[in-house]
Amino acid sequence: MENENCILRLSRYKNSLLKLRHLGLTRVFSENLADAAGVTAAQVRKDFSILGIRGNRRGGYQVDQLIGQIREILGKDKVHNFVLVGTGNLGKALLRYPGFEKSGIKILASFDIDSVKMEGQTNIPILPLEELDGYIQKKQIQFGIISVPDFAAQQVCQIMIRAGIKGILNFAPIRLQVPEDCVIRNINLETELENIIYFVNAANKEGKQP
Amino acid sequence: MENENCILRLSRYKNSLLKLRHLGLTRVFSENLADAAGVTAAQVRKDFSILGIRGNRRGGYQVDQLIGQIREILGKDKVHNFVLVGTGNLGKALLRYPGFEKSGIKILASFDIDSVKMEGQTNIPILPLEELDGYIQKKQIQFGIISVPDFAAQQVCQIMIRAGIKGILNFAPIRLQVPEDCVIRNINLETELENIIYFVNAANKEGKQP
DNA sequence: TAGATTGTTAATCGATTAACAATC
DNA sequence: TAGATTGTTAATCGATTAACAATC
Repeated sequence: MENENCILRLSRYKNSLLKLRHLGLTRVFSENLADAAGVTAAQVRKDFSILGIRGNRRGGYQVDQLIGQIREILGKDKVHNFVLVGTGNLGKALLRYPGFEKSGIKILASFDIDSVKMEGQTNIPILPLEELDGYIQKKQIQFGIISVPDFAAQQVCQIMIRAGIKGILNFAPIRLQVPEDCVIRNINLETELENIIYFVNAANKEGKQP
Repeated sequence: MENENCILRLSRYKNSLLKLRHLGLTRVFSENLADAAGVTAAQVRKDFSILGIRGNRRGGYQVDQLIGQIREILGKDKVHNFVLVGTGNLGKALLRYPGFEKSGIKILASFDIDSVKMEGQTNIPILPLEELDGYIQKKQIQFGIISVPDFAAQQVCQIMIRAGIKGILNFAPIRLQVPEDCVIRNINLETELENIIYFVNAANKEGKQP
């Protein structure tokens, strides 16, 4: 019943609610929250309905309580352990990204073929790729981030899957083959930029010949 | 008529076609391409129909020609100039990302409040934020990347818009306010990870109580 | 020509929006 | 109670898929 968009919106509701709480609000109506999150009020109520979140028929929703419920649904009441493979430019940036730790996302270790690429820059160890499989199994890790070059991504993915990873965030610009019990999300920077470029160019052309 | 998903798929078709060409194919049918890109054959034909790409009713599509047409639609026959604002971990990684240059995406300059953050590491200059507005206007740049912390993002966005930027890739975890003639795409790492975590946890629960 | 594949129209599916009865 | 807002059902909208006539 819950679709992907619904859960993506849930993250947005959470962020908007944190902002509204910071502004001093203790209650919101679906209308307020919708405005803050940039969706319709019907969408908010529908999403909450799907997820079993309910408010008060005249009082709307208590901000604190609502944040708590959403956090629980998103699993933010627990810390989730990750491995990261590929400590190039992007991988390094992710290792140093301060937003993860406070958000319950903990990268326990990173891996690279060239494990001496960067030492001591963070307190997250960089281990040789051969240890990836054993590490995941030993620590029972379920989540992985792939930031290796495209030609290496599928192989890394296979190691992860075999070792028990169930969710992968993939930055390599290829479509990874995964069994259906593995959740995957792709971030393809080039595709994102191509999309922006297309629509800006399209608008340019439209403007010129109305 | 062309919707966002259609254009995102177009990038995928392009990538798949490059792979197929590398494998030695000179022609494809909608069926082949669909398989390679992970969509249905009807989807491929529909997308091509929308975009005015046409093949041969028995011979399918010529790979080279098709790649050429898609590249042109995506504007990949030209170089597009960008500015990047925010040279923290992520910004630095993007500046060093080798994939952009070969893909017609050229970051001309980067900006930061602290412009001495990193010198000489790439050949892309890092300039003080005060020069952003003038630089964009002087060079007539249409595209920007925002990789500053959330509290600074809206302000940077406003400078970009005022100076003439029409397309923005935003990594800051907030919803930027932009006029409707400005194209924006957001990449929110935390949201992506939350999504993965949610669906893996959901699958875990399902498995335990069938 | 006969057969295969496109290009397009119609059918289906799913997600969003609107409407309104339930109820605080 | 009267009024306002939720929660849910029905209507709408748009995107994907299926089907098939056109045609190479």
